[in-house]
Parts: sequence; C-alpha cells; structure tokens
Amino acid sequence: MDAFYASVEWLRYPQLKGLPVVIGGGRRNEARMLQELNARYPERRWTGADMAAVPVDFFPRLASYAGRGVITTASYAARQFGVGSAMGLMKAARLCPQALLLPADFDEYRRCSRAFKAVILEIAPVMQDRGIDEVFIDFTHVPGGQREGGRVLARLLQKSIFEATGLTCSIGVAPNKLLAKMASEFNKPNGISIVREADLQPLIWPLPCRKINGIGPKLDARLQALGIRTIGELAARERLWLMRHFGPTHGAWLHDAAWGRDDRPVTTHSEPVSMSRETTFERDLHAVADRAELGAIFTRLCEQVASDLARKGYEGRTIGIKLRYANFKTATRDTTVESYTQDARRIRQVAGQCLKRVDLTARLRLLGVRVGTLRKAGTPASAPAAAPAETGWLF
DNA sequence: TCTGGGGTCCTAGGACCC
DNA sequence: TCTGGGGTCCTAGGACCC
Repeated sequence: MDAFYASVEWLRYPQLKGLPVVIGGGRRNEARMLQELNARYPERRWTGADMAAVPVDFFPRLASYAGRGVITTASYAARQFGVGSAMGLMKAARLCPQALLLPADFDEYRRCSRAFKAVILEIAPVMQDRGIDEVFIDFTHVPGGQREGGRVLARLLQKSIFEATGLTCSIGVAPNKLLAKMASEFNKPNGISIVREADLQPLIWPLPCRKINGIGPKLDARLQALGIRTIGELAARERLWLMRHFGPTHGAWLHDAAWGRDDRPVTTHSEPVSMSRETTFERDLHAVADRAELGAIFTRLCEQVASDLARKGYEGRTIGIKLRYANFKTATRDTTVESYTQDARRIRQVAGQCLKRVDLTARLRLLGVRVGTLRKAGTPASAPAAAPAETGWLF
C-alpha cells in the first residue's frame, strides 16, 4: 500500500492532501480530539462525521513537538525535506518544522488493512499476510493471472482495492517473492512493475545490496567493507567465497538472492510465536526512585499481553521481560514454566522473577513483557506442557 | 539529533538425555 | 585418568522487517 497510514488519514482529512504530514508520536484519541475541536471552534458542533471540515490550522506543527517518538509514515510532500520513516520526531522537526503532526490511529489502519486484504482474497485466495500494509499473492492459479505477464490481474487488484477503500497500492509481479518485493518498489505510487528472469541483469544488478529484503544496515556495511555495493557485485562473487565470509547458510543465501533465486512458497497461514507489549517512557525511570510508577506500568503491560492472548485465543509458557537502558542497550530475560497461561497475575508473577535477574541500578527508557511458546487456548489437558517421556532404567 | 512498537528468525552455549 | 556422539530444550542477544 502506498504511504499507507497517510493515505488512510487523507480519506478522513482530504484537506491535508499534498501537505507535508508526518504520522507518529503517540496514539490518537478521537474523543479528546472532538472535545478540542468544540473548544476551539465553538460556532460549530463537531462530530466524527465532518472531519473534512477541520481547519488545517487545527493540527499541531512538528515544530511544537517535544518527545521521544519516531515517524511511522511521512507523506510524499514531507519526504521532500529529507524526513522519513523511523526518524526521530525531534530531528524531523528541525528538517521540516512546518509539517503537520498526526498521532497514529491504529484501529483505523487495521480496519483499512482488513478491508484491502478481503478484496484481494476475493480475487486471489493464495495470499500471505506481511503485516498491516503488505501481502504476497500467488498469481499462478488465478484465472487470467498469466495475461500480459500478470499486468491484467495486477490492474484488476488495484482497481478493486481502490473502489472498495479509496486507497492505492503498488504491485510487483515476478517469478518469486524476492523479486516481486523489489519489483513493487519500482513504480510507486499506484504503479505496476513486471520483472522477468531476463530483467535480472539490467534491472536488479545495478541496485544497492540494501534493496534485497533481508539485507539490513549491518550486513550491508560488511558487504561494503568487502567492496560489494551493488547486487551485481554480489552476484559476481563466488558462492564458496561468500560462504567462507558469511557462513554456509548466510553465504549461500546471499549468492542465491543476488542471482534472483528464491523458492519460498506463498504461505496462507501461520501461527503466532509470541505476543508482547512494550512502552518507552516519556522520561527515563529508575527502579528505586520511580518504583511506584514502574510497578504500575509493569502491571498494565502484563494485563495488556494477557488480554491480547485471551482475545486472540492463545496461551503461552515462556514469559519474559525486556529492558532498554538510558544508553539504549537492551536486556531480555525469560523463563519457561510448566503450564500454559494467559492469566495477567501469573504473567506478572513470572515476569517479576525475571526482573530480579537483570541490572536495575541504571536508568531505564523502556519496559516490555512477552509471552512465547504459544498454543491455542483450551487445548485438551490445559495443565502440563507435554507428557514426560518414558525412560529406560538402564540409563 | 537520539533512536516506537510488534513481530520473526538465527546463533551459540549450556544443560540434559540416551 | 580422562573422557563419544548424537539429539532436544532453554536462554540471551542480535539482525531484520513492517
């Protein structure tokens, strides 16, 4: 989906279209926003229905922001100023102080996410969820999926999604997921790009290695240190050489990726591995000096994870915590217990034990709670994890 | 200029088992 | 006195993705 969060906002606030808008820095509370609107523009009774009439001046400027948030989405107009995803808002404010700041409304983004995915499933049922704004689709057995190299189906999907949601997307069609993901970036926004095997050399090889899904900043730096900047330069290295430098698994994968090889199937279902909640504090907290505040936050995180588990119907037996110190170093501790649980008090009790195994003298900026080793709640004999194996007396 | 939140997967060492 | 060769599970950290 193109600039997904920003595009969803434009549906409600078309008056923001074309303006530098940045989304991030907390979550929006629609009720409080209506209150503020009624206070600031009393000549009108504001309801949720007339958001298109909200004056642009109502929205705060980035310049007035003081906090620790990051940008989740920047509108194309804001990107002109060098502002982009994951950038700290304080830095963004210096680059583009006049940008409008919109806290995120995840409920609404999730609603739109479900809507566009439902449209796709109607047309092409082999769809893999890749998060809130992205999917893989297997065109192979969709009627008409091969016409014009997939362009006809891609156009149909774009049109159907736009008619149902008012949102645009960019589609890459290719022989596998690796290339399709890269292709989808070629024609943004609202574009279609088709990459065939023969396009590897002219279209893919000139790109920086970083464009490969799976090569992040660290791997890229290592590659650059070895004089490898483009995918073509990576493809030119011998497979065995890469395996020596990056280990057999990683090295072979790098070589395959550079040659556009990827045989991962489009998977339509997956079970969650873990669920977690975490929060970054407005100011760094100390375990002793801010004990009461931290305790309340800790309890709330446990309750949130528990309610996530219950709502989605899971229970887990690996319970853990995550701390981030003021110096941004992260520590995790977890414990696997005998019986599965989704109970907030039990989670808090076990997570509390984990807290005792970590340094609590330094100031903290983040606290998180995680439950892993999940299974569907209400699985028969909910108590023991597994039957103990019979053991032979000889050993 | 400090850097969100929710995830997955991989690695590596150690415990423990047969 | 010096100690094999599997295997699984657990834990901590880290890279990466949306």
